[in-house]
Amino acid sequence: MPLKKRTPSAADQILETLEERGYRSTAPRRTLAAIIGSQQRHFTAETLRRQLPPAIGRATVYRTLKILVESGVLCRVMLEDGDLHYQLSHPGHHHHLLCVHCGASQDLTGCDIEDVLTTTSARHGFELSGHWLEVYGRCRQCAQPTPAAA
Amino acid sequence: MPLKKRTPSAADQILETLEERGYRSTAPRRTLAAIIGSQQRHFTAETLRRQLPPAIGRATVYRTLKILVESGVLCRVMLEDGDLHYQLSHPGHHHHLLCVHCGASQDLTGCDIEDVLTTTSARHGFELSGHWLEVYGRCRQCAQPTPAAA
DNA sequence: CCCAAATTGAGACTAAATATCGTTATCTAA
DNA sequence: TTAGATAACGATATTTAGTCTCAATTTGGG
Repeated sequence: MPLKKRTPSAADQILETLEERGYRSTAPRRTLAAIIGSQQRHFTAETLRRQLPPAIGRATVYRTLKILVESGVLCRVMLEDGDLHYQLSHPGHHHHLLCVHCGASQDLTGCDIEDVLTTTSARHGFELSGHWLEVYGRCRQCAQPTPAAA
Repeated sequence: MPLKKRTPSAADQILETLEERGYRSTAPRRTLAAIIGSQQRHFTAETLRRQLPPAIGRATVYRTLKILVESGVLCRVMLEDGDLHYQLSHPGHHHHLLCVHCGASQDLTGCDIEDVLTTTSARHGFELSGHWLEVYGRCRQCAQPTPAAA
């Protein structure tokens, strides 16, 4: 059976992005990429660190997270309680629907928030430069009263 | 000259709210109320503390801020750099236009964000429960190139 | 292979905030 | 008006999240 050309893993994509940006490929970064690529939910710097071999220093974790956010690989999401989390990002500016129950996250598309804000701000004499929006709720699954109640 | 019935000061209003909610009237709280009422801009717990007599403990400052937010007297605003600030709140749910230059803040009114979000979330199968929005920009004054350049 | 530059990890340090706990102040009800 | 239950206080220790420094190591181009 011939080798199949696989879709590159999330970890591979992370490493590739770093390389494109001129960052060196190092063992710690490969480990980080693998663990980050395996996250199913948004995570904090510290929960991430607990999943890493202790040989990887705190500074490296924070440094790498910063690089990955700057590179657009990760984005930061603010939870309702003020906790800062990270998650794999999709390209372009967008917002998130965060499920407060299971932690799932969806990109908020088909939403013309930007336009509304620009218009409204202008009416107040404000020259818009940026904004921060997080939306909390329950995803379809978690909103179901009970899975098989009928 | 007869005594005039004055508009209650911000400090008075804060104390009144606390009393209504069953909190005791204490010397530290009266001091806090006075200083908070005198703030012209949003402020952090620590900058507030620096304006207080050192006899007032850190725990009291944080405890009181929490109570005041729960009571609707203060609201929390998140700055672009992630700093958490507080400011006197106006009733009802609303958002803020924050001037990144002078720190002024305006309530964002005439904005149907809520509706847009509810509709869009529903389209994603989400049951909306809350959101966090901050808008950054420059206020009319700070957006002026130079005050008297002509 | 060599070496300049990038990267790393240990650990000191900072800042914001919470937790603990013995003491003090408030307010109600007698 | 005073007693006493308890709310509130402040000192201090602790936690949490993150930054900074710096000597040692690793990387990758030449």
